Amino acid sequence: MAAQIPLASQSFLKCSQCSLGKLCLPVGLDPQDMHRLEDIIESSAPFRENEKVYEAEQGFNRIYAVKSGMFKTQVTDPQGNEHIVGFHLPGELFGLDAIYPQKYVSTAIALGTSTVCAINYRDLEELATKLPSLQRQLMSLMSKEVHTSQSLNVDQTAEQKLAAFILTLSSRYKQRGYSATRFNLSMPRRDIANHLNMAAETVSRLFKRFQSDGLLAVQRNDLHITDMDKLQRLAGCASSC
Amino acid sequence: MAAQIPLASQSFLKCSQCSLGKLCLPVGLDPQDMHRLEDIIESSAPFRENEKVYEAEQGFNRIYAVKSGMFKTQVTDPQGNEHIVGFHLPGELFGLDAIYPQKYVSTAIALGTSTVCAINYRDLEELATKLPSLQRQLMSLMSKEVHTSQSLNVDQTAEQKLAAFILTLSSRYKQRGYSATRFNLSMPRRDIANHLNMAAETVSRLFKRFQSDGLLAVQRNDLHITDMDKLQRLAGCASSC
DNA sequence: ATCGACGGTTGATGTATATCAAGGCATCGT
DNA sequence: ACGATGCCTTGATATACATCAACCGTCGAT
Repeated sequence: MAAQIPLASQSFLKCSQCSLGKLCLPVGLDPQDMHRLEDIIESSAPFRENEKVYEAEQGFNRIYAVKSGMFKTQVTDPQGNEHIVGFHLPGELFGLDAIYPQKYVSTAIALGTSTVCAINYRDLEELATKLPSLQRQLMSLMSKEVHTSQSLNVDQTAEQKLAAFILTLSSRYKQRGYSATRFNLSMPRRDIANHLNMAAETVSRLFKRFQSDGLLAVQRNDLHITDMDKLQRLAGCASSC
Repeated sequence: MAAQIPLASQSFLKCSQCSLGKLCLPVGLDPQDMHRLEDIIESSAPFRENEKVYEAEQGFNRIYAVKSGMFKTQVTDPQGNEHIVGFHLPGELFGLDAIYPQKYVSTAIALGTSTVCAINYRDLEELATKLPSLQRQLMSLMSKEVHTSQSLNVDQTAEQKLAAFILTLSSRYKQRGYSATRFNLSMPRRDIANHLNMAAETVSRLFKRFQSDGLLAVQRNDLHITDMDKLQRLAGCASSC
């Protein structure tokens, strides 16, 4: 039975066997320490498309690491507008913004079938005091998060923002061993637009322009970067080079 | 001699005597632990207006806590455009975004005469493994940083962004024991505009509009909020309520 | 196979805000 | 005291992008 559900069995992989170890929380841990980390990690069953991992306002207890697939985190302002604050690829953490307020401030939603590792934050904190390299990596990942959130704010045209967005996806996929020039946009245009503060129509028009300029080829969700240099120059390299 | 330079003498205050203890790094530390923290903190001489604390690309070694005055941190994109990522009030940390890349990614500049506490990050890391409450507070402050950077990205009109900006300043001043309704804009219009991704002229016009709408009174840098409720409604309360 | 729904595309129009340009007011150094 | 410099303000114009509206293709359900 289990053999018929690859995602489920994959979700029970331990850190020591997980290919994401080089990017995720266990960076810098020796095998023994890694086992101690494994002990506090819960592997989840797969989330289906649009399923929520947690919702804003819920009490905070766990942070999450993406194991497979992709998640988005979004906040809702008092007028009811939703804003997507980030997309999360395998090996990336989410839920960190809940540490300070001790409740989730965003809602995390699966884009397509996806799995996570859930980590009780109390336990993690406690373990981190015992394992300096775990503490270091945790701080490092938080710092990275600060930086990426900040660089989204820079003044750019819609063109530059979209180019930069594609390039960050590209480099993140590359880090994970996937192609930097061809990958899947797991999120709808509307989500890309929302995340970058533009209209979905603008995203559509820009994709068209990028295609006719020979920068990339897009079909539905399949994206192919055909001129990386030009794309980087267009983006002003804001977040990738 | 030293008695003639109040700022200099002020800058040698220890955490245990500092009024910012309730907001800053020592939150949650007992007196004894606080002394251990004090031991790794260097108090700086005052920075004068426009003096730099560190510059982007420099090797990372210390994080900073504002003791008095205000600092801005700004990044420069490859085209040479500067973008102000944040303003830092007493009790707030800056330089945290340098932990991951191990080099400063922003440049920190004093707005008017200001002082800091400088903390060697290696030492802080080491101390944090020994003092769980210090580690907790450090993570908490990082998490807060993530959250505030994220909430800047939400979709808003120039009007809403400026209103929200004023309100965050207001609430941060209030937390520090100053008036929530009357305070000094330590930064020029140009800097506010840059931070919020708008033109300085727009800031000027909006201030005028806010004044004629009876929301506030601004003269040069002296800002007076005259209708807090209305201002909050206008802001959509995005970052303050 | 047909329908409906949804995501994406394309075109026409409107508008918020940037940009350009000029003038007014403080502040600072000589 | 004086001019010079920088900061802010105010007005006129331009434009990037949102919005509105219609249409198309794909996919799942009946």
